[in-house]
Amino acid sequence: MTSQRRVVAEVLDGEHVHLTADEVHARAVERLPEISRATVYNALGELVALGEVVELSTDGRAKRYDPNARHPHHHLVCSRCGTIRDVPPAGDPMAGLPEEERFGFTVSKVEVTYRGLCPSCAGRAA
Amino acid sequence: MTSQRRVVAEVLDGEHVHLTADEVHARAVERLPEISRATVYNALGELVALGEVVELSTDGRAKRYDPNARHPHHHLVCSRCGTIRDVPPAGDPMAGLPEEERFGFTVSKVEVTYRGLCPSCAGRAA
DNA sequence: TCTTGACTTGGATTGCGTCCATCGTAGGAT
DNA sequence: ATCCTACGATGGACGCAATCCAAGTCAAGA
Ligand SMILES: [Mn+2]
Ligand SMILES: [Mn+2]
Ligand SMILES: [Zn+2]
Ligand SMILES: [Zn+2]
Repeated sequence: MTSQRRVVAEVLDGEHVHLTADEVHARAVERLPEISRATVYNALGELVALGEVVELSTDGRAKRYDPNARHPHHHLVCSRCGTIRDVPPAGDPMAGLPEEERFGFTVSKVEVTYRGLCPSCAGRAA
Repeated sequence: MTSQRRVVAEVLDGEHVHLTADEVHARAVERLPEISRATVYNALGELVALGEVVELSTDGRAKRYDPNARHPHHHLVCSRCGTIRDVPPAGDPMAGLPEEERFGFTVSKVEVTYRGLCPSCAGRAA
């Protein structure tokens, strides 16, 4: 556990949002000015492997890192600006996939993504 | 409607799979050798705008294009090799998101993605 | 003190997608 | 039939996110 990794973990712990790697880097730099982007990517990858952070690829843009990994939840994503909100899960989402429909896959998780426009994006002209 | 756009549409119609833009281009080149990648991207974008094809960003890699847009369905994705299988929807997935939980968003669609390992990837060493 | 190995760094590189200047061509006007 | 015009195609340049890599730094142990 180096100071760099600690800072990355702290940035995510403090913020209950869905940051991109570059946003995490920007916040990390405030505490440790010389930390590199490569190190942020390494630290994030390790946190994801440990299951402490969830990696989200909601669109074709930058992945987002979600520190709220202990409480399973879904996401509401704005198709225009990319804003993400957490949504509490309703029922067991795995229930929709009976054994016969799994094609032999070993299913480990389910992601439910609701897409639409956030209030401020819906307000503007289409 | 140019010959290029027709070829892209035909490639997707014929294949009931989930191709990347480059895979669509490779198949299109077999029928129209000089078609460019830019044109394939343009044609795919138009088909997506028309609602005839669904664009999927299941991981951080290339987007995949799904011609099965008329029948809403979910996806089973192999975390290792990226293989995608269609899964029939069970019930109305929008039911899990009551009005009070929408944060003012205008929700237009829901994606359910089951992640795991396909049979051949599960067979190999971890 | 010296050695070793793990970690960091910054720049190069890759993958995917978009942008843009230019070109070709189908269709309408003359 | 010839000319104009506008739309779409082309291919290469470009941009962004992420990874790779060679070199540098550092701490712990012999
Ligand atoms: Mn979240
Ligand atoms: Mn599908
Ligand atoms: Zn928005
Ligand atoms: Zn697989």
